[in-house]
Amino acid sequence: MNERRKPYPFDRLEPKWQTVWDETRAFHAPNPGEENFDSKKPKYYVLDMFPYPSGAGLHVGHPEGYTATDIIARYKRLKGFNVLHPMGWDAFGLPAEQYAIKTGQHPAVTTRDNVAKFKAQLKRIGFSYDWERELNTTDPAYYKWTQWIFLRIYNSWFNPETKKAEPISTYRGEDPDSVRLAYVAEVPVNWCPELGTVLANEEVIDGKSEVGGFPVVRRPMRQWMLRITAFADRLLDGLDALDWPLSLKALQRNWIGRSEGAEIEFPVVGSSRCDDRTPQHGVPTSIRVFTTRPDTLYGATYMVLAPENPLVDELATEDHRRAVADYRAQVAAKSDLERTDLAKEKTGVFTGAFALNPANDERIPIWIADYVLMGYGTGAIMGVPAHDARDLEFARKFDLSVVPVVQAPGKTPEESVGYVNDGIAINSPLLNGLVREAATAKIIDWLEEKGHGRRDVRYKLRDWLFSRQRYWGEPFPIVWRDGKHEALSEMELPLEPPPLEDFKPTGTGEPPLAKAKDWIRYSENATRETNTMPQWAGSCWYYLRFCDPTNDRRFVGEEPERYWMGGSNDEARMTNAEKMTKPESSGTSSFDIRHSSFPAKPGGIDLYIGGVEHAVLHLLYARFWHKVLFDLGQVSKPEPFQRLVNQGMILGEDNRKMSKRWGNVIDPLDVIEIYGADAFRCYEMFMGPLEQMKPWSMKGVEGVSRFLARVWRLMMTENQAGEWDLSAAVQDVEPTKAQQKITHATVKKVTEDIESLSFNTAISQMMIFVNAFTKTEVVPISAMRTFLVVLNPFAPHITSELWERLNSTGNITDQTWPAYDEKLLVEDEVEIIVQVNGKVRDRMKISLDATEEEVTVAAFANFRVQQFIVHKKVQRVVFVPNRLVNVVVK
RNA sequence: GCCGAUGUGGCGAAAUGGCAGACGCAACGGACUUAAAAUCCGUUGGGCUUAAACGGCCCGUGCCGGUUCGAGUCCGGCCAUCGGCACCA
Repeated sequence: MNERRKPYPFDRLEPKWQTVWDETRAFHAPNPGEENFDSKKPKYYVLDMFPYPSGAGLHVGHPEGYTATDIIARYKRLKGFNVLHPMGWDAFGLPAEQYAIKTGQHPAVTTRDNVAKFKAQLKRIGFSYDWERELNTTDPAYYKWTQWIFLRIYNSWFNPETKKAEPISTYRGEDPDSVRLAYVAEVPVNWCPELGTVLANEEVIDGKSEVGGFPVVRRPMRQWMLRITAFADRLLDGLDALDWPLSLKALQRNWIGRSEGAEIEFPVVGSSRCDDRTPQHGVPTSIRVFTTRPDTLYGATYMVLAPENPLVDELATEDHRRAVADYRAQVAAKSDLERTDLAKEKTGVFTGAFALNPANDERIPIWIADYVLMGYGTGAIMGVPAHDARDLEFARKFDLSVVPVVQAPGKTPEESVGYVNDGIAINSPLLNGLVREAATAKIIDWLEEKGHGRRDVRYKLRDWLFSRQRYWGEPFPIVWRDGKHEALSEMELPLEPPPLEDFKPTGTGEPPLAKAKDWIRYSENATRETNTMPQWAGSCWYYLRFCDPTNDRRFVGEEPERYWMGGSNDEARMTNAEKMTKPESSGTSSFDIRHSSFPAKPGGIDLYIGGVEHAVLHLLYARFWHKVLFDLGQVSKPEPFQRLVNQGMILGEDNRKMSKRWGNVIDPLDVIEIYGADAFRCYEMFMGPLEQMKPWSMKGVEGVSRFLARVWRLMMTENQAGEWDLSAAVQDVEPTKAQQKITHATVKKVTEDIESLSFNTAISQMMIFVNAFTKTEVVPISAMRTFLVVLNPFAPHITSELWERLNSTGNITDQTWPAYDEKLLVEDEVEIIVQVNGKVRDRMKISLDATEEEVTVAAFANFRVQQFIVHKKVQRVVFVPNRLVNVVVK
């Protein structure tokens, strides 16, 4: 025994029950058609964001969401659901590779050790995962299917007519490679010369490498891209029907960044399109720009191209060539940070060339400036200084003309310079007098008619840079022959990486896999792709694999997918009357899908809990893959995650973010050693609302631990020998009316609070329950049994043990969640609040459902009321049945 | 700058428009004990009134206004903190 006396023997009973659960496969969820599958039960899929198993192990922040989902999973099982509650490992990625470079230990070895450590920690907390479904993204049996899905994406294109992904075979154009959803492009990447490698955006912080702090520059390289932008609108629209936090939807919408406007063509002076001068060789005919304000076209007094825009070479005139080249070199040397620093002054140079404003045929100068980005729109803008803050700053600095074309309400045209909101068009012959909306519509019609432009939509979202120059990731199932890429056949999957000894970056930007000369050589005239996939790949579909983790013929079996992800094809036929239960489908199916959530929802997973840090990357990428698979008929729902909740971060006791740096990291196992897993779980939930950020407090754990000890002593007493026996106070008697009331009130409150994920208040209510019973001499066993079941999802070990000690039948995990009877909650008499002018002056006991008249009479007879209304005129009496009466006097 | 979230005791927090601070922590007092720990019981937002107690009164949910018989809660405007995006045309 520890120096410290345990308040109750959790150190013995917790491992005992964990073993029992393992041995009896208590939380194994059979699939449809498997042994013990009960098709009459509804399904519930509750998922955690699976962790990256780092060397440091879990800290107390990780299990917060895991505890919440575990409570839900255990609750839903008691409620009679088939619950899918799995766990796995997102184990490809940088840290393991970095560690390998440092120590020479193979990433597979570190991964195995780290997984073992994480799993031991999770098991000690007593989570009810179905460990038979455990998966690992680095397992060839898993990434075989990651590669398989990649091939599906590679072999698909986005048909703009149907707005769907379709097999590439339906594409009728010349060059299928130009439309594939996975394609190769030369794109600027984050190249870190010091590390000799390319970095992902998230590995670059303030223009420097996260590892080592070395400078990072932009450099074009051949990369694999996924055409996520084709799905921008569907990713945007799909958000509406999801039960996600509004703030999270806002983050995704913001990230996708849809802007409506027009693409407008400006003819270049001196080109063949423009007859005011003799055509010059090499000068482009026109420059296209994107604008959200086509209504301000008459105010476009200059143009700006991004310095990197390839048109610049041809546009720059002889006498400006030098200045342009200097400026471009200057910009290229800048880091991303310097370039996007808002505080800095606008810079730019004139190219010497001119364009014509298509609206009024004015000659306007063409500049280059780094405030225009190559990566957005067309890499060129029309400068409308009068109605855009950035353009105005630029125009003032370089003395360009400013023409107001929108009049602000109540202002003169001159005063309207700098006004960026809606107003009335002026100085715009075609548009004068129109409000913004009408002006926009009219100018676009005019542009389309004249062939100068068209309506257009642009997105901030870029295609997904999908290749990494890394060792520890999924190899691409692609070979190169005569400079062209082609897919491996599915028969050749999984494609395993070569067993490299040296994972170090090559220094040239070539991936480490290039070092495996034998592996690369695919055939006489074909070589393997040497890039690997990013860490996000494995997490894009792991929730599907959990439905059917050992299937070796498909990435997920059709039937398990339809069952756990909830089916969709007959969704449309469902009526409200059918609500929770789905009708028998075609008959080929061995199960009914009974829904836990309202059936017409697009998402398959009933509840997904994880950190907000995945708001835009993982959650967007996974939705994208899911939509491709949905279009290709591989999955049954258009969205993966119906209800999503972000748990808040847990801070250290010092209110700072937990980190090694502050020395405030808390290991769950240290807490469990002292207070036990049940106390740990309950404290995690008692701290405050799940979504909120909140600091850890060991004193708080102690308080919750005291609560559990009181639960224990409510039913157990310690004998002379120091052993715990069933307390004599626990008797098979009818609970009193008051006891019955608090029992039912507790069941009601806990049920409702679990449904709304308000675990902290559920625990408060259970504390109130225990406090009430601590004072009684006879403890009715029936009330205790009921209580143990509602406490079970929170504190599964102690409740299992007490259930057994009370000589109850069966295991507590097989019980049915208790119902509550509203009738038992109401009393014959209610307390009514008596107010005068909205201030509480007294309370009165009065019979339930007393009429307004009865209550009013009683109120006026009340001594305290009389004190306050004497010499005053009663104006009205407000009556709320069973609640309050308010006498308003003057 | 834009978008979003949050502001309630000494602390973590509760509160369908109807008793602000449930529950827990900390603190203080008491019981038990030779003593301590543990446990149990009680007090605990601020001010005023009172010899004290009881009782009573006033104020109090970031700030200012509004709606309402009644506002922590609804509406408008500010301020502060945190998070995301950021020259996105």
